[in-house]
Amino acid sequence: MSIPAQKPGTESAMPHASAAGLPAHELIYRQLREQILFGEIAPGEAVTIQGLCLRLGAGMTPVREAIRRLIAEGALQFQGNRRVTVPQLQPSHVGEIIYARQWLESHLALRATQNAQASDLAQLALIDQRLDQAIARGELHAYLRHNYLFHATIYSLADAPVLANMAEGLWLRFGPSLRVMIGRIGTQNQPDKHKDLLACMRTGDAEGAARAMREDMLQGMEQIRHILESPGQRG
Amino acid sequence: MSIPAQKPGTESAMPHASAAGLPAHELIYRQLREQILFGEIAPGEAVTIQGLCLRLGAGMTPVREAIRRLIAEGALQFQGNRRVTVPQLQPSHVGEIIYARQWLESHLALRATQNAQASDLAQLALIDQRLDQAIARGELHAYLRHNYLFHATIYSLADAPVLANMAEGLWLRFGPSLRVMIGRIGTQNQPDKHKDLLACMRTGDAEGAARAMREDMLQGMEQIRHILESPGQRG
DNA sequence: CAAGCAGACATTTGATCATATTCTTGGGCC
DNA sequence: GGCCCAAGAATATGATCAAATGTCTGCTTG
Repeated sequence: MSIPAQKPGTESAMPHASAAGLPAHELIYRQLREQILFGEIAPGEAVTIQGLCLRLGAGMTPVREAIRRLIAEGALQFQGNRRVTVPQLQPSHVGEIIYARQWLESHLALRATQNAQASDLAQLALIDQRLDQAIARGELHAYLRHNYLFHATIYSLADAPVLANMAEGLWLRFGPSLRVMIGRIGTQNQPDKHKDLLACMRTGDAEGAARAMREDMLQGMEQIRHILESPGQRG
Repeated sequence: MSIPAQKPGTESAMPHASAAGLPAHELIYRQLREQILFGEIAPGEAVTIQGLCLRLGAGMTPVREAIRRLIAEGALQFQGNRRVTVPQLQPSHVGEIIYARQWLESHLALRATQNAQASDLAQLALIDQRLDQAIARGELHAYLRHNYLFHATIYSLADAPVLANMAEGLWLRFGPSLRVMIGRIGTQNQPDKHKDLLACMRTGDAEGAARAMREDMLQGMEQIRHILESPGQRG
């Protein structure tokens, strides 16, 4: 009865195929969300309805719905006069996001530790391994994707849908700028606390996991803050 | 402020003219949001697109957009198939909301205290006074509205748009159940900490304001939790 | 005579609606 | 009891209207 696993393979460009059995507005929403989250649409760039209709080969209604949804989530910004853009992360917002993620991420990591099974830990370790590969090879897109996937997996383990939803919403706000940042200073200079986090999760040290997650988050966000406050940004 | 009085009388004469210069989807969104927030649409109740089109005298497209937006904010729930309902607050979600509001509300109150001018404090006192009137008279709707307004005013004073947005999103989740609760135990039994909070804000005691806000929130939310866990009827 | 500004025009884009199509569901029939 | 069919509701399309932006021209001024 629920949605069956959709595995069409090529999720990027699909003219007008409801290939997955999912409604068009849902597919468009996911495509747009990914493109924003991983910085394929640069911060500051305008998003036009008709442009998306052409690019995705879809009708206006599903595109409009996807855009409204993303505006509600903060991934897009309603620019007053009917204009919609990918928002530029304000330096002042970074402080708010750091404050919120401090509580959210650490708590989610704590709960995830309490719930995690061995298979979940293996899954996380696998993602982290691929993340390390992406870092070593300097693959920007793979880095962003696996880094997000690592956190998102922990959210889902935490069994806290409301908090997880809030955390995912925050990713949509700083994700685009993350790409700008990593693109500037490189994947190599991205130390993370994932190994510490996984070690704590394996031993069931929930408090330690929360602490590691908090430090991991802080490292990344402080870099974003620093980049944003330095002169000259461009998406 | 005003009651969402839907006045379908003259809009058919003016095909594309929005009553207030705002787009129709925005107006519909606000109306629906209010009705959900203050429990005029009961939790568990189904929301149909065509029903809303008839009730609001609007076309399908703006109604669809408003619904998508509210789903994204958690105010409505996509029921797997094409059904949309007002979600019933799960007891397990209450814990998450309490956790989130604990740090959101207290921090917002702290920042609001730092930013508040004398006129802002007068405004808050006025709202609180009207709230007391509503309590004394047992006016349910006015109570809910002014209680929300009190908190929302503090959010806007905090000058923290991201955190304020998160806090408003949480209201959409527990607001409907708040109505059920107050409707059951009455407005009289609703002690709040607004007086303490205002006193702290007047003296610039930001930490005290944060504490008072936290206690105010906890009182209300624990009542909700208690009601939801008791053998409840009717969402 | 050149440069700058103002106003109107044209183009692009958003907002809305009416309608066709698809899917879910509930009831009737075998 | 299971299957088929019809009704109703959601999804999606394209057309149409309205608004805003950008441009171009012509006038004024230094």
